[in-house]
Amino acid sequence: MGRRKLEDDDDNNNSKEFKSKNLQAERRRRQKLSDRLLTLRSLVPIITNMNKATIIDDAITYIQELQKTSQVLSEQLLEMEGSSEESVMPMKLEIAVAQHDMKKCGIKEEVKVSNIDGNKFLIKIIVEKKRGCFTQLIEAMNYLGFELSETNVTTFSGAMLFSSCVHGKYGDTLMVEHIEELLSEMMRSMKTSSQSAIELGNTN
Amino acid sequence: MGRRKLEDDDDNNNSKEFKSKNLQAERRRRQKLSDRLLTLRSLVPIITNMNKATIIDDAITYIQELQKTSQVLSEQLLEMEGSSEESVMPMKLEIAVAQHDMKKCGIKEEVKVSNIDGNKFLIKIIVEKKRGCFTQLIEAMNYLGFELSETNVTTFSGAMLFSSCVHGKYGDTLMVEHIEELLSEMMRSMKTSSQSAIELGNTN
DNA sequence: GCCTACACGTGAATC
DNA sequence: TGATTCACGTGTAGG
Repeated sequence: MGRRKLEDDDDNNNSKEFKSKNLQAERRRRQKLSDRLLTLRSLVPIITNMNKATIIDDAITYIQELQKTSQVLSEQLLEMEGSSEESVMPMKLEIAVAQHDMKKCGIKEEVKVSNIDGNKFLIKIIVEKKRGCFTQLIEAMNYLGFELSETNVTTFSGAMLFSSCVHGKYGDTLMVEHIEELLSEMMRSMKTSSQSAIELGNTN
Repeated sequence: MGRRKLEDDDDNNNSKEFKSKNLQAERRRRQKLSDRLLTLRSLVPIITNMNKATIIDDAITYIQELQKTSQVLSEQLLEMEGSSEESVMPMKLEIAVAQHDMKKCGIKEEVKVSNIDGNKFLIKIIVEKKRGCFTQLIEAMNYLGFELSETNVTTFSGAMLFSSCVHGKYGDTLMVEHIEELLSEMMRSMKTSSQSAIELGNTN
């Protein structure tokens, strides 16, 4: 492949001098083309033959494969982006709508705890309505050691009003401010992430 | 490019006869190679020059581009698949755990509606605990035209017990069986999809 | 021996 | 005109 024949200068070289330029140029051209062909060969993974023609042939099929795969990949990517937007966006939209509705109606979030007697409390909570917020609330109440009775829940204008009469199961009397603080913190953690509030309740 | 010179047979053609085989073969070879090069050219989008060498050069850069883009695309795809599994799996896991817990404790789903008097009803529902199921329930109640009072909700062993005393806002008296049917259908639609139950309630 | 594939040198064409 | 590119025919090495 890379064989090169030196010019024989034993002959009369006067006639070959003006041709030698073209000759060398042609040699350079051929070498360059061979090099390109070789690098092209190095890029194509599947090898069928070392022929000049088959090198190009393999390159052709390889390019076609690459084009098809990249097309399929981009289609899949678009599809996944679309579906992920479908599943994620409604959630964000829902929250945004809830916030807007609450602001429009002049409702603001609130956590109020009043002591009825002993370790029996009346709890009132107003938060943005959000998927799962009530379940999280109930779970948190359980883990905080509260037994719920006379629970009332209503949703309106993007807000959820929760009121319940609770009493601690374990007899330890808790401060009203302490409970309010715990519940407020829990509401905040529910807003920032959809993480279950169990861990927070478990710290107590 | 496609220029072809016919052999001149004005000379002594006896010496050329046995060479003509090689000649034609070489012509075929050259033509084939040119054709391959041309089809390779047709696959590469960016054109810099019609040169034989630059054709291969463009093909080389194009292949490199394609390889890089397909690599990036597949990486993104893997990333998205991973993240989508992260966000979808816990939901499915949560439901599976709830079902398992309920089965273990011998709890089965239930929808019971009793007429108290007039269009005032006592509703009792036991379903799998699932994120958002309560909010959906409340929304559906609103759209069904029910006003809730004396609502009680508890979650335990993967189940949610919901009981409420409701009465229709719009004065139209509904059959107990009809309400039970509506609520059961709603529970089923909540199980199969996380779709909001609003549409279902709106049909009435 | 044939056949395939290649490199070579050269004349011509195009810029 | 000089540089570059091309197609051509040929000699030849290896299967």
